[in-house]
Amino acid sequence: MEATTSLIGRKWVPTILLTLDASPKRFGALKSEIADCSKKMLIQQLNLLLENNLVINIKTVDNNSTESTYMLSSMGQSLMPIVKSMRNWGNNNLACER
Amino acid sequence: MEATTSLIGRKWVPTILLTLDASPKRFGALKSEIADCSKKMLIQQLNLLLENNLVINIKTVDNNSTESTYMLSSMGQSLMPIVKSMRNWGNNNLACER
DNA sequence: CAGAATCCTATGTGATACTG
DNA sequence: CAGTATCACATAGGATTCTG
Repeated sequence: MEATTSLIGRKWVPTILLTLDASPKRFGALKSEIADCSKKMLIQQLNLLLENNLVINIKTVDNNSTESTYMLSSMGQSLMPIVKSMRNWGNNNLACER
Repeated sequence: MEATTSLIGRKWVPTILLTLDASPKRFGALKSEIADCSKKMLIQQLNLLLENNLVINIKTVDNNSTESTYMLSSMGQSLMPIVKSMRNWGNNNLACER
C-alpha cells in the first residue's frame, strides 16, 4: 500500500502514465505534452518508473542525435485501470480546492 | 487526478481509511491501531479527510473527558474499492524496495 | 481524552546552466 | 536530443510541549 502510493502519489507520475498509456512516446514528445513539468522532474520521475519496472525505455542513436522512447511495461499497464478509476473518482467527487 | 493523489498519496491516509473501513473508531483506538503514526500526523490527516468530506466526526462529552468518533462518509466509502485495489496491486507487483 | 501550537529536519520540487 | 549537476526554496513529516 505504502509502496503503491509512494509511486503514484508523486507529482506528475499519474500524468506521465496516462500520457504513455495513450501511446509510446519519445522524451521530447512527452515533455511537450506535459509542458508544465520541468525537464528535470520528468526525467527524475521516468527514472523512478523505470526502476520500478512500470515503464520501458529504448534508446537508439541515429545520425548524431539520440532517440529515447518510453512506453508502459505490462506491469505499468496493469496499473492503468486503477489510475483511471482514481481520475474518475476525483472528477466525480472532488471540487478543485486542492 | 492530482486532487485525488494529493489525498491518498499522503502518508498514513490509506492506512487510516482502511482502518476506519473496518469499523468506526474513537481517536484513541485509531491511534493505537496505527501506533507508528504520531498523534499530530493522525490528527492532521484526519482533518484533511474531514475537510474533503471523506470522513465524519462525532464528538460527545461524557463525564469530564471527550469522546471523538471517526467514520467513513459515503464518499469515503466510495473510495475504498480504489484503495483496496491499490493495496492488492502493490502486494502483487511491488517488492519492498520502496 | 482530543487536539493545537511550536520548532526542526528531511525530502520533494523547481530554475538554471552544463555535457555527450 | 537526452540527460546530469548544482543550488535554492517550499512543503511534508516528526518530536515535543501545552490547553480544555
